[in-house]
Amino acid sequence: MRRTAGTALKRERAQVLSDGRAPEVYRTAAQIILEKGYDATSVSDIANALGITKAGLYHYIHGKTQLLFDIMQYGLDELEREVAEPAKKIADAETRLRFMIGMHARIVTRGEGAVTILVDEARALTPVQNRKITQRKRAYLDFLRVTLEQMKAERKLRDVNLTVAAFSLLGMINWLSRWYQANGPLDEQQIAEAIVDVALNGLIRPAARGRRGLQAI
Amino acid sequence: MRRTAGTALKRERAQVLSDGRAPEVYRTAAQIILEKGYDATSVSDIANALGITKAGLYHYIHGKTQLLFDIMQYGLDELEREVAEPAKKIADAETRLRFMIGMHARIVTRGEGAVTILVDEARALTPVQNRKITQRKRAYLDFLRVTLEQMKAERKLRDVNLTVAAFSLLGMINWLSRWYQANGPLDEQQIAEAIVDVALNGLIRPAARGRRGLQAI
DNA sequence: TGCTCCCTACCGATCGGTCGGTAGCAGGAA
DNA sequence: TTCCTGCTACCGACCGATCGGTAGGGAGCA
Repeated sequence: MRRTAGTALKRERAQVLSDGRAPEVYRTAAQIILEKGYDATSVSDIANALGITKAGLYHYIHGKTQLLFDIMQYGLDELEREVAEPAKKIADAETRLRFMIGMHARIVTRGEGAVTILVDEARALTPVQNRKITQRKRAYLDFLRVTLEQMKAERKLRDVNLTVAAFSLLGMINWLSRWYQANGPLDEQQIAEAIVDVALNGLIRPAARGRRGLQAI
Repeated sequence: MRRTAGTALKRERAQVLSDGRAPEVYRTAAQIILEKGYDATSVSDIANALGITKAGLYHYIHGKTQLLFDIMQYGLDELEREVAEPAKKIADAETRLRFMIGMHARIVTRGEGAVTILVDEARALTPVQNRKITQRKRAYLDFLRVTLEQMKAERKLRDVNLTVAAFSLLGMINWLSRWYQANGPLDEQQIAEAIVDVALNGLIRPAARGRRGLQAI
């Protein structure tokens, strides 16, 4: 099913946010896929939401999985642009970690769709696409880990397993997209701050703190 | 499409874990759906994995969404039986919280499939089914929240938002199913303990602790 | 004339689900 | 022992619906 290397080659990539209705197409698709899930979303669903037919939509996209892939790429672009890149300019590791958690959380709550989709649905991609996305996600995770390692070297961290710590952070943040509701009692800012606070300081009061193992009942 | 109230009525429910191949059917289905996702799993996929045909499988199930619903019910049964019920016998709130987090995490890592599925895929259910599942999930969340409130009353908690705290706990635990791999460097016990530790005590060393707001760069 | 944007009409494949039927076994009556 | 009945556990063949995707064309603008 390779494309026959015709006229449509020059605009293969980076078309996502250019002129015309293309941005609207991608944003609408992202929203619907986020709501209903990738498999449960038909190409016609997206076309209807845009007020055009399915064949008309195919003027803009190069297949359903390619559309999903492009949306994920856009989401990762956003994550790198708004979280990772600015974070790299922060020298102090703890400040950097606080910034990353808070900013990432805010992107999820702001939720124009793109970022949160790539959380699931990756298995719907082709193996090649899946590898690319997984690689970029891994890079982000590694960056988070490096920051934690730096803090550990500075003796600012408790004696925690860094793998569990990094994934727990991502879990808290990504889970946000499941329960956060705009117009709810908590706004973006409050939630971002609360998550940073819980992640870094935990739930228990320092005064009451004692090291206790996990005991079965 | 109601069943015509014939002979097959006495075994309508609670057939999930009775005699015959029924348990095998449900366990196999849960595993495959967990791997590939509900929509991407065809009834034939499940039948093939069982070594029977699709028509043969329909001897055991009453439809694809009913199968998903039954699996979710089983998962929630498991969660109540192994986490909520034992936890209710623990008087001390902090001990109870530690038990719940650790035990819940271990169920996810043990992962026979059922529990982890109900995390996603709920939108594939009928509205009535969805309402039932959501209600049971809510009950579990409420129980977690009550425990946190009790700890707050005992002044054992830091001044955290309880909603954010409860969902963050669930986020950390549920996210486990995405990254945990059996045969990996960490075993169930270690991960369960590490998550309890991170959740309750946070990442930062108490000595270095200072209350700092979230500052944009 | 050629390009962009979008249409109607259609394709093959796959889906969830149903149909009538059957092999094998259990048990009661003769 | 034989025969009949009834039930469980399945199968092959098929159905209507929907899916992703395509062919070919038309309207409008440059």
